[in-house]
Amino acid sequence: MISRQAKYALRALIALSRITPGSAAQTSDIASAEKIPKKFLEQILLRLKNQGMVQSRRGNRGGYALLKPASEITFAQVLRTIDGPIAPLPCLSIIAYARCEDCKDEYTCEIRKVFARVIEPTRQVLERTTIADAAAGRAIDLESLPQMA
Amino acid sequence: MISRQAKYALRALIALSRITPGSAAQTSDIASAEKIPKKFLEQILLRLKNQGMVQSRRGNRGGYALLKPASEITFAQVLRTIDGPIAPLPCLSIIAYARCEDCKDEYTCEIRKVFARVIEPTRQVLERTTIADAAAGRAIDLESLPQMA
DNA sequence: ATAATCTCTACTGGCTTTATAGAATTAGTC
DNA sequence: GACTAATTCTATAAAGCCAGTAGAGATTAT
Repeated sequence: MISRQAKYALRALIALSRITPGSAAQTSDIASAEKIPKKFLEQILLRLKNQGMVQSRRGNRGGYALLKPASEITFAQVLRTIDGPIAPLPCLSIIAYARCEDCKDEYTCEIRKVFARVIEPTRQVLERTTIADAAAGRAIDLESLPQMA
Repeated sequence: MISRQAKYALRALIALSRITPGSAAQTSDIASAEKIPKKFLEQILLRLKNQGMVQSRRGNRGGYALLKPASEITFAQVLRTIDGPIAPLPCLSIIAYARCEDCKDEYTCEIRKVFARVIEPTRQVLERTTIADAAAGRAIDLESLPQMA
């Protein structure tokens, strides 16, 4: 399960991608439109700002806007910023690799092999899908799912 | 990330699948062989027993053994027993479906669509891979990964 | 009986999640 | 310059989860 924060972050970014370029959206507007607790959203936007995804303008009529184009912000980036590693095991993580202390040999670990197969298609989707895709309703890509009837 | 408990459970089941049929393995043997805290493993085996995956014999020379064939215990079953839902969002869970209160329309939710694509291949792997596969080193199935060079 | 083992409940310490509160800072407006 | 509206930043708190520990009780073999 992804955290509520991560879901809020994605929704906020999608909302920001829809405002007219050059303008800014205020925390309270996003919060009420997306039903996110305002002060909680503040913290989330702050984290996204520290990661360089959004910019803010302070003071009266301030607000937030995307710093990078929505087509360059991937789901994977957002999830890693908010929730940390995407991988199901530390020994499969890109951003927080750690050896399992109790694992005899990483390269023959059967559990690792199974989860390596699990994480691979997950990464493909999350690293290729951007905020712009989601905002435009381009999230579904049936051609990439040939195994489903 | 899967929990440590889930990883321990998978390792314990793989260990149990390797003992001679009819016999039983003791908690302490599995614990020392797999480097799992014994009392912690006890709880895990108890949960697996309550789910009908293993059986136990109490008293002197007691121990645990698989109740179902290893080829009928899937990774998905183990993960759901120990960690709960596999799905990244409540609205995509099979065993614990819940509507997102803050979601306007589930069928047009773009975030849901993205994660629906994520979870689908994950389920395929986890529901098709069994303890027997892992124990036999059959975890890797290159034919199913045509997209990798 | 005794020793070994599982069973069951409870508990703890630390961490994470989901917020809430409030003071400080900044920027626009009158 | 004063006022107001907004973000920024730090602190805090309640709740729950995770990993592990503890110990009494039940059961079985010898």
